[in-house]
Amino acid sequence: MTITKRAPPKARRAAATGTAAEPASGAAVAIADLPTATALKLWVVLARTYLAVSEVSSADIARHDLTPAEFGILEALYHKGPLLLGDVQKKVLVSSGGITFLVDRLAARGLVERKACPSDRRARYAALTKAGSRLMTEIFPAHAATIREAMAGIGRADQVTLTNALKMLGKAAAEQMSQAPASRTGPPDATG
Amino acid sequence: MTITKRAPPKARRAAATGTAAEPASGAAVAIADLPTATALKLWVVLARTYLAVSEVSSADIARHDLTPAEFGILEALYHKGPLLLGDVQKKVLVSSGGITFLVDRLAARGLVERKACPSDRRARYAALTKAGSRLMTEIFPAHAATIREAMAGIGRADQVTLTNALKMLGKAAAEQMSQAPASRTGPPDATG
DNA sequence: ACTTAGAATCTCAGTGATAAGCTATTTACC
DNA sequence: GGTAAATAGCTTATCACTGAGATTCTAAGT
Repeated sequence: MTITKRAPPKARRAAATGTAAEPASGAAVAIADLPTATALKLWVVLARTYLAVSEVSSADIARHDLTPAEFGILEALYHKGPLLLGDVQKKVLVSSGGITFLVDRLAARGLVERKACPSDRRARYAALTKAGSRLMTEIFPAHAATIREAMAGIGRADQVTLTNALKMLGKAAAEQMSQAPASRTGPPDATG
Repeated sequence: MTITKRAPPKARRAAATGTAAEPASGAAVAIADLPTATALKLWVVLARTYLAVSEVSSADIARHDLTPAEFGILEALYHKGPLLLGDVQKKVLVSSGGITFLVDRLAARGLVERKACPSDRRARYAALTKAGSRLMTEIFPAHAATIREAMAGIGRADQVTLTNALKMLGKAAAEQMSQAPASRTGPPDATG
């Protein structure tokens, strides 16, 4: 018995991040100040929205027996042409071992091939095979359309506004991450 | 060698979803129409932003040796009081097996305990122990403050606007998901 | 040339999580 | 009241992916 009920054989990923503030029976604890409550609410909605869209995307991808990570690789190669494995890694955000594993699997299916790098014999290119290229030409437009439909909840102008707001948000979050890279047992600034 | 270089022992989650449209050397393919390109861009930024905030949140949670899912459970119980395992599952969005596993682990650490349900002997409540409650009282305010900081990229009014826009987006995506629950090999509506 | 530091990729054991099947219990229908 | 379907939670097999170390190579210093 599961809660995520996707159809096709492969599909994955979900994020657990709840944050609510409404009191209930038993022990109920409310958020102290308004700015914090607003931010927490935004975080919950951001996570839920991401999850919802991600589900649509994953389900579409899974119809072709691909994982999101695999599709990410194919997509990068489709749009950028042959890429060093390290560059693919940066684009798709998986570990170094993951790239090896994923490219292996795609190669076994004949969608991708490794190519030597003439200037550096350590490095390898990943490139779409003819079959891989054909596959992407076939399925990418439909996938893009699916995403467009998933985003159809708001108009195009609002989508642009939203994109910019999200960018600012992401930038701030990334900065906070680099400011406090590790340990620091004491919290940044307690709420109450 | 990894690309995600978080500090504390535990942390996870990442989503692979790249979508770019800029041409490059070799084979370059661009997105056909503007609405689709806008939607794809929004999707990429949404994913990246979610990931950035999620990283901040996870890093903060990991400082206390908790996974995001574990923290989600503690948080739900902290705010709502004792909850049936099934209800916790809905809140934290993991599989039924996952809830069993996670509650087991939290119980082993003495933060959570199972309690019998008087009206239904199949069901079990999960509830914070005294230690679990104390822990949350101790760390939740700081965590909330961390999230508030991560969201500080935009003002409170904009945060509310953003929340509403995201809600509409999520609703549309969820609808599309329930409309096309499974198979359907033919895409919804090709791009060209 | 020889050594050393640094890079790019690969190997492999380990991990968190899912999905499907199982048991115990409850509810609905005869 | 007794049987069948549904529900709550647990068990187990499996899987995609991570992370640290090994391997192969380049570049810089001597």
